[in-house]
Amino acid sequence: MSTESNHLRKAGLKVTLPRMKILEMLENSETRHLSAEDVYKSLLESGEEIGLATVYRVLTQFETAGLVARHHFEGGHSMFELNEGDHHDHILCVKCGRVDEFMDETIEKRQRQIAQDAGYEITDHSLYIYGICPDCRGKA
Amino acid sequence: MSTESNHLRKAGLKVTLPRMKILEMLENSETRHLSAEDVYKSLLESGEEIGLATVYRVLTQFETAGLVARHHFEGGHSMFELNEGDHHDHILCVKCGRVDEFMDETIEKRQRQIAQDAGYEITDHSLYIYGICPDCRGKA
DNA sequence: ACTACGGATGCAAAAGCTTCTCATTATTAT
DNA sequence: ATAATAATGAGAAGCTTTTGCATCCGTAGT
Repeated sequence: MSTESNHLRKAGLKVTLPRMKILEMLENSETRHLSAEDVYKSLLESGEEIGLATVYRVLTQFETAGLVARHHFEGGHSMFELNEGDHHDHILCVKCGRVDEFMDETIEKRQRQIAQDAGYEITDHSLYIYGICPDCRGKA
Repeated sequence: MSTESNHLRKAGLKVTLPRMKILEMLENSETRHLSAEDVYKSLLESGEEIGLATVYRVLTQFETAGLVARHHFEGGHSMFELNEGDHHDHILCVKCGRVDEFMDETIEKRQRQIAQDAGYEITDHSLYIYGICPDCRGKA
């Protein structure tokens, strides 16, 4: 029994071909951050028969199940990332779209404090730093 | 000469009725955070003749001119806020949509450090804390 | 004030992303 | 294997936002 199917079972999801393929795609992706369209196109190129609607449905289910995180980067469309290991935030390049990750306990702590001071019960947070990455800075 | 028209002139924009009205709307809004649709509907209710396309166009121009900031809160559509005074971040209620603001120099400093460490030239950043506000926490 | 020019507006249509509908197909428990 | 039930694919629909175009308005020069 593969690791993927176990993940699906644990999440209370039936083990189907599309779900397996999408999970694999997320695991093997180099960038780790994919849009629904990215996943869809890659699967088509791999010769899979899949509908875009299914990709969206499955990704949403994965999000609900906690398997993936959905990010709303600038530009409107959602990006999905496999949830493995610890929480982290993102720093992204506005020129080439590169995405790096970081984690800062000082910031995390301050956020919790700020929410508490404001009387909020914190449920989530998102921090994106935008900039020009090392590679793009060179190219004028 | 009104304050609004000066703002527009400084931004290199012609002083037109729609632009004036939208600027007033942003200045007088209680919540300070409005979607394009919000602005459009409010202006219609005030008896103004305006098109939704114009609202979007003008808000984008205002953003380019630095008069307003555009935020991408969860849920897909953009929110616009008048740029007055200093930078700040947002904490919002996932139940009622309430938006509060905060500013934390510790976090700002850490962000700059993180960008520098990663070799990025920082251009922008966005931090949203999501939670349940004091009012909504009471209501079970 | 008057005119002419160029930019601004409104409407409708279009575009882009995401969700929904529904007939068909696949998965699971029996 | 079979029946019950959930998942899928294809296209239509929904929403926010943008664009094309004819018309209108602000502005600068007279």
